[in-house]
Formats: sequence, structure tokens, C-alpha cells
Amino acid sequence: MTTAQGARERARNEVTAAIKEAARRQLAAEGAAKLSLRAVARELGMVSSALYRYFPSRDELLTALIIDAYDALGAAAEKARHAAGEAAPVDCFIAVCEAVRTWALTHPHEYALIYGSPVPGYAAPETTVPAAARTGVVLIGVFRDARQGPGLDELPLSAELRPEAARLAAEIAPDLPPEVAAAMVAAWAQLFGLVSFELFGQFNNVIEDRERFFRHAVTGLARGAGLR
Amino acid sequence: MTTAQGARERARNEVTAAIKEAARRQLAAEGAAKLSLRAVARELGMVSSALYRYFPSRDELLTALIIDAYDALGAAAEKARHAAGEAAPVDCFIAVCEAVRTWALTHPHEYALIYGSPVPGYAAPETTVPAAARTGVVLIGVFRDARQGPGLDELPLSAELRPEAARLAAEIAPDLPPEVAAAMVAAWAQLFGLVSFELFGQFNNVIEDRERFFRHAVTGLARGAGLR
DNA sequence: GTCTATAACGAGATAGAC
DNA sequence: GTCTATCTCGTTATAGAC
Repeated sequence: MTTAQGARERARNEVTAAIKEAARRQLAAEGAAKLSLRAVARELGMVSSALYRYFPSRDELLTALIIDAYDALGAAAEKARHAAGEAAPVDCFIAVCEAVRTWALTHPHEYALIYGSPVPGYAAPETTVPAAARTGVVLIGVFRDARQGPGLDELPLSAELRPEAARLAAEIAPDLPPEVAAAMVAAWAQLFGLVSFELFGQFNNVIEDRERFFRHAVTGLARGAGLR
Repeated sequence: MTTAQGARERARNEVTAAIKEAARRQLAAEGAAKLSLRAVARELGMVSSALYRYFPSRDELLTALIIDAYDALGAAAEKARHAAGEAAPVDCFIAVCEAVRTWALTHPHEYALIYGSPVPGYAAPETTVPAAARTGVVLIGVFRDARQGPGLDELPLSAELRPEAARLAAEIAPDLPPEVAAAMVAAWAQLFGLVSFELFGQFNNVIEDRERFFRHAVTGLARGAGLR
């Protein structure tokens, strides 16, 4: 019984994987807005209606691709964090940033899917939230470890932002002080600004040595967020 | 003759404007990837072939929309810089950043067109470069003025990045020292990271008071780039 | 029960003849 | 500039194979 179920499930997982793979190819060729179940089915030699056994709608397929992308990026970030081990917080931060950049460069279309323009007519469901949070959780961990080790530089926090920063800290990292949570989220958004600019072509004719520039910029980012 | 030409030209400009307006509506509804000359023509009660008198191809229409968007954003940045006048460099920087954010929030689809994922199958021609540079030029001006006024804080520059920073400065702002040029470009990319995260939904369930958070983050950005 | 294939719907895009 | 015939799409109902 276990084996029979296992075989069925294995077959199902294989087809599911093949569908997502074909969909990712289409993503690269045509973009998320034009992802079509029929084209995916055609590429697999299936009939479009058969896909509905695996994904209840086109949007659910998109959602699956989005979750996979967030998970793959999150896994890369976690791996880099782990490899950095007990290094100085700045260096852990940089290592995670570089892992994000490397993943983005090797998976440009999946990166665009999650951090690029929203797909018209598609709204990501709540199911994507945990996967989306993974990379952020890694960054939070870097700050947490920094506080238990060499500490953090003092960070300014205007009275104006204090309530929002407190709310934010309570929501994403109750053990971190408000100003650290705020600095971490800002660094997080700015990191992806650097990656997106490189990937989406804004650095064309501007930055040549992108790898070194990135390292320089994220080092500044880390220091600006109080890491040392 | 002048009046006749003038009238003709005025009519042509009006139609051109109407086409771009309809195209922008389509951008909002369907996204840049699905922008189609036919749909634009339909909305205007024209026949698709008539559009080719105004735009030789779909890509040229897209290019015109992109240039318009860069120009509108650049104009907003310039206006904010002008309004800030002789204020402290930090405050000039913040004013420009807030103008960028405000423009992006009021023109989300045009923002996505220029700073979001690339449109599959479309490559922006060199003609877009001057318009794309306008906002950056404003930021460069803030740094230039800062140096002639209260000055800039010292910025670190690793030996590793020195050649690239020197090349960059020579290309975009020969009167600025390499480390300032590098810091300025980094701040530029990070600014758009903040705006994109807010606009593309990454701050959903994370940041509530986005205006205050933005102000806080770009203040940090300005300080990190040496402004005071 | 689990899957695939056929056929069809309504909506929309597209190409070409006129 | 108009019309029509032929595509595409997402999605569903249905029937049959394993």
C-alpha cells in the first residue's frame, strides 16, 4: 500500500515538476503576463485540460512558480548564512547579499517574477508569504547574532518613526529593538534595489565592474545599518 | 504657410498625444508585455493601420512611452530640487527622493514600465538614455552643490573599487571625486529599491506607515553617502 | 480513484481578402 | 477602412483508460 501510493505520488510529482519546468521556460521566453496553460501543455505533449489535474487554474500555477522562486532564493540565502558561520556580522551580511545577487543573476526570470513589476490581473495569495519571508528571516538572524556578539553601532530613530518601528519590530522580530528592525528592513529593500538595477539594465553604460561595485555598496549598507 | 504647417502639426501632435494616452491606459490594464497597436486603435475608433502614420511599430510606441515616463519623473525631480533651493544637502537629497516616490505612487504603471521587469522581446534603444539620465543628473547636482557648500563627510573607497569608481566618475561627473560618484550611484539604486518595494507590494504586511518609513530610510541613505 | 483525451463555450486577437 | 475566416486563450463537461 505504501509502495503503491508512493509510486502514484512519485509519478504525480514528476509531472508536476515537468509542468513547472515548462512554465519556467515560457516565463523566460514570453514573460509572466503571457504565461499560458495551453502553451505549457503543448510543450509537454499534453492536452490543456489535463493540466487541471495538477493546477486548478493558471493563477495557481503562477503562484506555485512564485513560491518556488522565493524558496530557492531563501535557500540560497540560508546556505550563504550558514557557510559564513561565526564571521563578523558585516561579513555575514555581505555573504547573504552576494548569495542573493548570484541567485538573481543565474535566475533572472524567476527573480523578475518575484521582485519585478506585478503581473496584471494577478494578486499573490497569502500562501506566498512564508516563502517570501525566508530571505528576510536570514537577514534578521544576522542582526540578532550581531547583538549577541560584537554588538551593533547606535542607530538614530526619529520620534516620528518610533511607533511604526515599534510595531514593525513586534511583528517581525520581537527580540530586536525598534531602530534595528527599521534599519534591517531599509537595508533589505536597498539590497534588492542594487540587484534589480543591475538585472533590469539600469547599470548599462554606468557600472562596468558590477561585482566589485555591489560588494562596495552592500558593505556601506551593512555599516549604515549598524553592523560591524 | 506657417499657420498651415502649424495647424497640421498641431493636429498631428494631438493625435499623437491621444495615442499615447490610450496606450498608457492599456499599460495600466494589461501591462507592457501585452501592449498592442490594435487595441490602442480600437479604443480610439481608428483602424490599426492608421497608427503606423504616427508610430512605425509597437516597439517605437513603447519607446515613446518610456521616454515620456523618464522625462516626467526627471521633471518632478528637477522641480523638487529647485524648490529645495539652498537648503542643506541632506534636505535637498530627501526632497528629490520624496518627489521620486510621489511620482511613482501617482504613476505606478509608468514607473513599472521604466524600473520594473524588462519587457520580453523589447530592448530599449539608445534614444532613451538622455531621458533616463535626468533624475540621476539631479542627484549628481545635489552632491556637487554639497561640495561647494558645507562639504561632504569622508567616504571609504577600497583599493579594489578605485579603478571602477574613477572610470565611473570620469563618465558621469568628472568634477566629483571617485568615491563620491560611487556613493551617489549606490544611493541612487538604493532609493529605487525603496520605491520599488513599496510599489510592487513587498511592504504589504510589513510596513504600514510608508511615508514616514521612507523619509527615515532616505535620510540614512543621504548620511551614508556623506551628505550633511 | 486517478488520470488523459475529446469537445465545446465565449471572449479576444490576428491575417488577409475585398 | 471593413469583414470574415481562422487563430489563441482559460475553463468546463464528459467519456473512457488504467
